[in-house]
Amino acid sequence: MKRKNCCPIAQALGVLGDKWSLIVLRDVIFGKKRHFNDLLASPEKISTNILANRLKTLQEESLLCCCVDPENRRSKIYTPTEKAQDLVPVLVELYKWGDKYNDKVDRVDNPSQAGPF
Amino acid sequence: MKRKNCCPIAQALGVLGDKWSLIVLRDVIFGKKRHFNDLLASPEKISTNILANRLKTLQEESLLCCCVDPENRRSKIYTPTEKAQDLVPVLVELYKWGDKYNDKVDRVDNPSQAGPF
DNA sequence: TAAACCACTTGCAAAATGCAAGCTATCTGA
DNA sequence: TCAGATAGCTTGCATTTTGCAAGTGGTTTA
Repeated sequence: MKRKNCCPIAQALGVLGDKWSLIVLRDVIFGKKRHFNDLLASPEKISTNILANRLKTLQEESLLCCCVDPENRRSKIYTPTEKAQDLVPVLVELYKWGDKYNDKVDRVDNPSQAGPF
Repeated sequence: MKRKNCCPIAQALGVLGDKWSLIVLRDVIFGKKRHFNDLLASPEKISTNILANRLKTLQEESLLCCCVDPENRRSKIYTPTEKAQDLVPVLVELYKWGDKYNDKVDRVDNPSQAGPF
């Protein structure tokens, strides 16, 4: 949902306000994931059609760029743009809030199993 | 989409990762809006059924509390909890990002018309 | 006491998401 | 060289979420 000519929060949410965009960006920015299958393997279990669609819209929004892997031409490399890197503070604040308020029983019970994502 | 036992960002997005929750919270937290009709009047034009549903889920998530207006018994007052107030940094970072990157032609052309929301 | 008001609810259409299967181009190993 | 694996999708279809318009029930105002 594009929201033009309105408050910056609503504009940001017009791009990011769905279930998957910020998950994909988290993996690309913090998880350093670069390939379709890496992103597909995240614990949140995005499905292939949604991931393909999100990679497309994130490129259209200049948040990701895509090139063919020169060492393996069947593989594509997705990298975050500066515009995406500038979302780090948003992701950090979301992380802090999520960490403070959401139940993390498994992580407390068995911290050794708990990766950040 | 509830996401348990996963990364804090995904947990936060399980509650907030939709088109409307953060808009409603923005209005309650920054806009000091307290009534159904106030929230309905925001420029993003949420519809009544979605707003009613979001107010319900935000209460279930302990982000809003609701009481009957003692001065007008047909009116309800929605107020943000501390958990919601702790989203201020998230909203601020979203605001900064949205302000930096999204087109704001009308606001530049005619700043006098531009309220924050 | 009729009209307006407030906070919804309902019905239905459209869009987004989720799942499984399939498809094309590339690469790898025998 | 060629069968099978791999990477990145696309397609079809079911389910869920969102969007719009109209209606409802209790409360208040004129």
